[in-house]
Amino acid sequence: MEISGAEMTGISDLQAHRGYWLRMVSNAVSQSFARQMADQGVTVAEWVFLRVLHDAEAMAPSSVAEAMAMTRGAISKISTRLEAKGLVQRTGNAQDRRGQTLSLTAEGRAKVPVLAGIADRNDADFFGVLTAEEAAALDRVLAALVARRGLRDVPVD
Amino acid sequence: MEISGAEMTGISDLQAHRGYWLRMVSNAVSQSFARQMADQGVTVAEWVFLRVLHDAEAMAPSSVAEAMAMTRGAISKISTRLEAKGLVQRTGNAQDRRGQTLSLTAEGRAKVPVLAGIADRNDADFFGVLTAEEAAALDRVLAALVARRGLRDVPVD
DNA sequence: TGCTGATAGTTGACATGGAAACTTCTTCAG
DNA sequence: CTGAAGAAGTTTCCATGTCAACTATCAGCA
Repeated sequence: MEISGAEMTGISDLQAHRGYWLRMVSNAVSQSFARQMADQGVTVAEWVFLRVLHDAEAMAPSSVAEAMAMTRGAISKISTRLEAKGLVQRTGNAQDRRGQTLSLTAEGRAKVPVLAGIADRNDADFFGVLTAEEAAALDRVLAALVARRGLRDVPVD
Repeated sequence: MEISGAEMTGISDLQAHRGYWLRMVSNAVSQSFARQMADQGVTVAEWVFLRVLHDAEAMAPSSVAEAMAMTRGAISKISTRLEAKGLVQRTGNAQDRRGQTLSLTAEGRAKVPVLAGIADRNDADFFGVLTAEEAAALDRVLAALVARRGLRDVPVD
């Protein structure tokens, strides 16, 4: 039986947890991606926002908040930034004047495939070091965790 | 061959990436942990800070920064918070008066095993839904990614 | 028809970390 | 011994998100 520091002191190392390694890997993918998005002038949250809008023609801010698992306040601020960048349009709603409608501008719509391509490449590159079996095993275990723990949302933070 | 939205539009879904699922799972573990640390009055960064100091009797802030993969500025701020909470002591250095020495107070030292226990339980609980094979497969693939991608640090961000 | 309570968005106060400028000290070449 | 380079920490400014208060609007019922 292995006697580690943890065994002797009763205090486990940070690296003793799966969560530690999971976060190390997850952070690496995310940061690599964030850097590439930054090169394109958007944050990861903004990319997700654009991607969500792209599927929907038009959407209420609150629906976007729901879809992105972020607060309405955050969505409001992201909308402002993306509108300033000319990628998103805010339109008032005639029926309910409290509401707004968000949609992509032509420029925003044109940008989505570019960003999506970067996302695809980033993922393929990063996980390209895995064998087919390893990749399949990873998918299987992640899916099991998502299912059994009932995970739903991915707040971008 | 499967025809998905991605096939037809050329734009992949967000969920098409392994990084997406990885982050979903990683965020879930981390947030669950962060909530429990918050109940104990510390942030995750503060916990890591305490855990790092616990191994070292005394440490320079810059070494902590190195160990935590954070900037010196961030460490400076965390030190201030932990000192205010009475968990960490700052001591001037006689030889080099620019430098400081950080160490745990008795209270800080007493708190580490408590927090470590919570960390252990959080990890065990979260991944407890996996079979032994699944857990082993996850460990194996994560280790492969860390090794082949040469990952080193886990900035707490 | 008017209140009363929900709803949609926005805003302001906080929290937290990175980047880079700034302050003190130390070191070392000359 | 001195002045310049560099090192250790701190601080300031910025980015970005949450939370909770606030504004405007709507909906339903007396």
